[in-house]
Amino acid sequence: MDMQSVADILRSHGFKVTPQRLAVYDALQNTTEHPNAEMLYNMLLPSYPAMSLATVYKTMEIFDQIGLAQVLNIGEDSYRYDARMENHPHVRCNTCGRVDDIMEFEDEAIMEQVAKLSDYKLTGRQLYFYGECPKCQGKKKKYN
Amino acid sequence: MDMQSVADILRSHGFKVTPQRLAVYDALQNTTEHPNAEMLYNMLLPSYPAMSLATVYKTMEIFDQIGLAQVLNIGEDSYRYDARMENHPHVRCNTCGRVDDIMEFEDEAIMEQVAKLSDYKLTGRQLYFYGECPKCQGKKKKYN
DNA sequence: ATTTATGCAAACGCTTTGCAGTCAT
DNA sequence: ATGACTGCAAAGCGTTTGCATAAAT
Repeated sequence: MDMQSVADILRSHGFKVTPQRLAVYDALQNTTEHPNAEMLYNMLLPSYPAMSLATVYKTMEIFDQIGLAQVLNIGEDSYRYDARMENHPHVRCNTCGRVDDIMEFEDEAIMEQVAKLSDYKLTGRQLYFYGECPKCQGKKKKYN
Repeated sequence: MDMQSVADILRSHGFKVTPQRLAVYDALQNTTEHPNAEMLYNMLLPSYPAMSLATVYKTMEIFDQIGLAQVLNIGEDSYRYDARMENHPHVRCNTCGRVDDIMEFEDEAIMEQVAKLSDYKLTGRQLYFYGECPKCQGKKKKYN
């Protein structure tokens, strides 16, 4: 079965289904900007004026735990979240700070190579790349 | 010229050469455990009883800035530091928490692939792998 | 003699926690 | 009815900052 709703997944893990949790998931899934807790909070405030930052954090911890979201550590001072669960690399623009997914990347060969070099039994990875995004490259030519 | 000492490098960037800075660099270079600030502080305390955590942080910021060390964000609650400046991946053991270098890894092909997929002009990367180290794999067989 | 660094303690910023009231089941 | 969740405020914790003293140039 693959067509489980967020509500089903929450329930099947013994968590209750609340409007806040559904809203957080909805917000996260409908953005590509890899928001941190505060960005999520601000996105939700208009429709949930009573929303609290603590609830966002608690919700994201659950989502991480039950596989509804992953946590990114891109070297900023706060965590970012991503609802795309296929493991994939991320690129961060050093100029504007945006973070993009790299979805088509094939990393089996890398995992094998690293497993061999390290003798670890690997279970996961986080690949972060840094540089300048297309938009900021353009700006540089015009204004710098 | 390639045989610059830490003292030379500090001076050439306008920083003063102090016993604390030399000691921090020495400690960092003579360990493979990728210490965080507190670990460094504790390593130095015996020989520098007056050492302060703030000095470790300030020193590491300078080292990062002038290329004497790099900062790692492995998904823990604190930063770790590495004096090996060639860019290389890291593996963290989920069981014992140790962090190892992967030195022989060739990542040019990956950088090219990611640059092509993302349209970013890449300047850096951080590759983190997670799993179980050889030692902990052994333990598991014996005790679990 | 100047200028920068150290070390302490206080401040910071993100995240977590405690708890009374509220909601999902 | 019960147990879990929310939201507020307070606490936590790694890191940074301010400042007086000390050390490097």
